[in-house]
Amino acid sequence: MVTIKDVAKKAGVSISTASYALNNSGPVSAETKERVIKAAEELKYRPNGNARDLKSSKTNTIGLIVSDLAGPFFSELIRGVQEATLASGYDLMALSAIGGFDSTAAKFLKEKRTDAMIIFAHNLDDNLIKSAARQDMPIALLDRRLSSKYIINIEVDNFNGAYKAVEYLISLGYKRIAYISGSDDSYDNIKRFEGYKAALEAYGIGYAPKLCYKGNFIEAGGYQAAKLMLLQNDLPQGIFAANDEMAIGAMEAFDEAGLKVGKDIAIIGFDDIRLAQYVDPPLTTIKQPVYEMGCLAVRLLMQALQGDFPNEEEIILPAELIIRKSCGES
Amino acid sequence: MVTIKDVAKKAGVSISTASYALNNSGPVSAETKERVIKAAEELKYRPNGNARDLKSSKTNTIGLIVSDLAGPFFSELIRGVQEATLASGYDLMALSAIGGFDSTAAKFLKEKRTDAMIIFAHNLDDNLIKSAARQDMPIALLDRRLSSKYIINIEVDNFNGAYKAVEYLISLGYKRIAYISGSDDSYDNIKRFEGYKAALEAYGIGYAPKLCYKGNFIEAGGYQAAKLMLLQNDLPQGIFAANDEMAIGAMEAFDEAGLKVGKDIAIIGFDDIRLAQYVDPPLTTIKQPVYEMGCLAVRLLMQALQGDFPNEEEIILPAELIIRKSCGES
DNA sequence: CTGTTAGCGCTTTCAG
DNA sequence: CTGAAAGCGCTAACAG
Repeated sequence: MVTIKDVAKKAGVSISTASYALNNSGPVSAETKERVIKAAEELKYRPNGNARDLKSSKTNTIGLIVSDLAGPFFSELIRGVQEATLASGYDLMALSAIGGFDSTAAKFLKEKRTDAMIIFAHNLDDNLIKSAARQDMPIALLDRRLSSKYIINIEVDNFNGAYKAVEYLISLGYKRIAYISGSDDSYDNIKRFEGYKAALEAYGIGYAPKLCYKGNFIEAGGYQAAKLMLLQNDLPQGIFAANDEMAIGAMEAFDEAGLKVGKDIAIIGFDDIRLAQYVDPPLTTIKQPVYEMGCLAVRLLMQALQGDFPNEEEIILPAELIIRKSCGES
Repeated sequence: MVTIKDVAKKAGVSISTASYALNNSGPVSAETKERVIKAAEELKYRPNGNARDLKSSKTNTIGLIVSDLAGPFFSELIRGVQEATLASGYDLMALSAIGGFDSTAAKFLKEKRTDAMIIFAHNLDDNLIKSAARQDMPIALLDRRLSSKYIINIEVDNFNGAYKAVEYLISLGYKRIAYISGSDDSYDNIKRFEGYKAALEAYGIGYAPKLCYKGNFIEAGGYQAAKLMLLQNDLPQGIFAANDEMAIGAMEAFDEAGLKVGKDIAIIGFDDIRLAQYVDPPLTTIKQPVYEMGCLAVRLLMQALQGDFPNEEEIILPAELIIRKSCGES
């Protein structure tokens, strides 16, 4: 590995002069500078970013942690974060939380390797996050709530989103409305479930535990849940799935059973992933403003880095009903 | 920032002892160790990863650079890379090449911050990549070819994939076959275009420049191309789009024009992105083994890190024809 | 304008 | 079993 020392020696100058020349950071004569640069090129010198960061105790990068880099849902979020980060002149590194406590994400969280973090993952321990957050490492926590001076909570209005979804189903005349749930312990699943129950209640429809199915937020889970309904021979009129993936899984199952979604049974999802508009019939769903969330997170983090944290305990973004065809025409 | 020094002081031991205790890396009495760990906890000590990496001149992470983190196409690739990296005990950091020369990716490439890199991006300069590749920073380059001792080229068989696509269209009886191209300068577009021409030739069908449209690898590009065909009032019988995004864009345009894809016009794509099976009609396409590519890249890189580079100039993975409905029943 | 030098936080010989 | 000290590659006072 060729270091700045080698460059300096080759150029016949001192290390500091070499550094100045290479970074335009100090007074160097044009001639010397050129000599240094030439030496660096000939030696194929590459600065060592780690050393620089160590010295300046600043990385100029913000990290984005998602539960699974490969998930389709994160595309929009990443887009938002990416644009905002780029605009602020920071670098972005995306990390996966797969593996939980042993994941790369956990490691980078513990060892300060970024100036700030955005976390959109549920498989990361509360304590881990809490203890990682500090003055010089603010964290924007999406769709999850944790109280700490250095954590900025940003969430979408899961409760009202779910409420709207169920209300819409009810407005269409459906009364027996099932719920396909996400991971039990996840914050958003809990909120969505509450919204589901509240809407039912508000319209004088009792909540029935047997209409609740487990789907774990994945397509296969939704498929299984629908299969179960089919098996029980006691189909609900409408289904509210806690995310689009599960809704799509359920649609497949009904499709296989020869049922017409939108006619024989109504399904509404949550998230509005890209696929939602392409499935047949197009999926009615609740749109999360993920892109905006990403941008907002970056902006708030930038401010936090200046020592300026928001006052609110959490920031809640509205969710919007997107009507397509899977619940029938309205 | 609390350092290991603070911990050592608080525990009443020397720095090295503290380090040993914290990392289980040296002989420390159980009692001392406990004292150190307790002190670290109380102080909320977080090791500084940069310092560690600097000292050990090893980062234990591999980087994955894609042209756009938010693109749908990369999901599968990321999945493959993610799993393989995890399995080898390395960490993974995903970087975007948006911004080209000024991107985070470029920066991380120049400043050695990872032990190895996987690059799947076309907007990164050849020289940049070439000069970043070195013994202690091997690079796996996907779908692109660059000759260097430290670069491992892995590509999918673009030529034969395209050939198969066009051959399939011909076997269905179509003769006027259009091409919607990706970015002109991209390696895979060139190869696919060659495959397209070769198949036409092989079956005695002349290649007509006017049947070639620009689509730039994006959905809107495919849409535009189809609009153009429509406008010219001289529709081809079949279309080979250089990727699925463009094929889907074209489908939209035809849909709007009241044409039935699969009946009035045949379309075949390339990539087999997730959406392909959900559009209406489901898109016939050429599947790239991206997942496998990801896994392979990691494995080869691990070997390279041991000094063991593959002999072949490049590794070519086969592409597979996936027949669905967009070209009609076969 | 240029060189000397003191660290950034950490690991790891090498002595005790 | 524990401590002193060197040094990873780089930046930035400070002194010349």
